[in-house]
Amino acid sequence: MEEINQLIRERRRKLEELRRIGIDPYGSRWEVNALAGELQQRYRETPATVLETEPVSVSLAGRVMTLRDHGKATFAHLQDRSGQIQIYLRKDILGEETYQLLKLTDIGDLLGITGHLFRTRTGELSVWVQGFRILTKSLWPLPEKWHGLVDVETRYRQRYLDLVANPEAAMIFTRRSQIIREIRDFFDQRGFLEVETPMMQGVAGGAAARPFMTYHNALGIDLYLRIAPELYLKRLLVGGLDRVYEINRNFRNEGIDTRHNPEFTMLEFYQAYADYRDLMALTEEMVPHLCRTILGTEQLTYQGERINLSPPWPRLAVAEALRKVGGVQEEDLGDIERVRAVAGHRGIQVKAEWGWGKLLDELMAHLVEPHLIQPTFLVDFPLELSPLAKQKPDDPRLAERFELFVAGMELVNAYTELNDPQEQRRRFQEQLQERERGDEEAHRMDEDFVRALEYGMPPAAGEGIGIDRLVMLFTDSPSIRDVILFPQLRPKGEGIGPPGSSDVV
RNA sequence: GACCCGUUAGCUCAGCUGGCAGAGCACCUGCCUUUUAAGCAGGGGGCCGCAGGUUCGAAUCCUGCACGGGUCACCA
Repeated sequence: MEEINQLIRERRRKLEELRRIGIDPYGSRWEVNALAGELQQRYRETPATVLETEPVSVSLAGRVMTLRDHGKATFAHLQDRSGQIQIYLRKDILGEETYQLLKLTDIGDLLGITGHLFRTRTGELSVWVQGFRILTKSLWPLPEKWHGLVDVETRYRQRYLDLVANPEAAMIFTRRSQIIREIRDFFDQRGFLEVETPMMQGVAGGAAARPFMTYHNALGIDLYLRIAPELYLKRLLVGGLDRVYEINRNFRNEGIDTRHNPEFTMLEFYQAYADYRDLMALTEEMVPHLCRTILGTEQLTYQGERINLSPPWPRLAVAEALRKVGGVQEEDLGDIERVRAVAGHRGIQVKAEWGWGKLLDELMAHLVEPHLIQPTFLVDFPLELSPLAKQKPDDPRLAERFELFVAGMELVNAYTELNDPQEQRRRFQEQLQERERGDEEAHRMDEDFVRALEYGMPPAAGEGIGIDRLVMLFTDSPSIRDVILFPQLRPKGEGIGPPGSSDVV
């Protein structure tokens, strides 16, 4: 890249100057014994006089975020993973030669410093620098200090800049990590075993979705990136691992919007000898627990809506929800033609080949789900939409299944697992017919899975939780792209931006 | 896929009904030993997303394309 602007040229000049005087502009280790944010915390109340009489020596490293040259003294702010602290550098302390290095220092450079804490005249906790070294020279100017990085596209494509310039962005990903750690803890304490099952599968099963395809050279076979881990986790139930969970990526070859990224993180867990009611209770316990741990309360605000996660949460049967929330007459729900007519009246487009269950689902999506702001369990879904779920004993058209909605978002999908191999085979065959009728998302037959069921899978219930959406909720993020470090974008420019994270060929 | 909005300096943004490309931050030079959106004086920096068209003249109007955002559709 030869066509560089003056800002880059200037920084390269400084870099060469550093080399010329024998300083490696890409240095090595620095002994760090303090963090900016932790110092701010610990010495928040400590008065200046105490810092004088009992000096605190520190050595830290971080990125220069501001630089104020006052001639024979200079102020700067150093940012590390914990936050920022001001540093104060004086010519009479550092000596002529070292102080001159500041001329070769820019905002964005990484510095290692040693010194002791003091308070400035205005009371800001700062480091009185006794020595410093340029650890890494930065060749590009950082985004502006006041507004930060605003451009959404740049924030996604160059997330590192977002993380450096926008503390809120760093906070979101810190919180994401906390949430996942807390979930692991929750399940570990309840005797669940964390497992990892294949992400490359010969049959992409466990959900209704179109997969990404890939190819294994040595085996000479097509493989699919998984759309769900479900069928493998249930094989583990057969194997006697009665409580398992997995937190990892699923891949679905679908459109991208504020709630969908082609790869997304899912928690799935399975508990033997439980049914979907047990999982509602567990979910009702876990989500408020997470909220308390992360936010310190069971209330949160999402995009201006106050949401109260305190249990218990209402449980609405699908038919009941369509009646109460959707305003649909009960007598219109039982018959496929009348359901179709209702959709027509409400301006909802439907396809001729859709069955009763799919039509109900579509009505739910339009008339009910967007209105479920406070946590609500929708229960008893049409069986035809749930080919892996157990039938409801008292209503053969329904499955023992629930979904949790919060802020109009589907957060959770769970059901009592079907463990009758013959019935499972019959359901798969139905799905195959759907496929033949053109439904590319219908489930595929998985003989190996049916065989596993034939050995005997304990009665069980399983659940999937969309981690990205959960993080959206807990960080008040309007788009799933705000909680995924490198969301999928169209490639742009000549090699600028992150490499495609899902390598679809 | 349809519609709406956006794309101007490294960043954040102005730029009216077409008339020499602007500001703040950042950068460079000088001054400044407790500043903090430091200050003062001076200076440099542009493929106005890309390609066409209209016009004496286009950042500005028109068309197409690219990328991003949003709504809808598709999609659990």
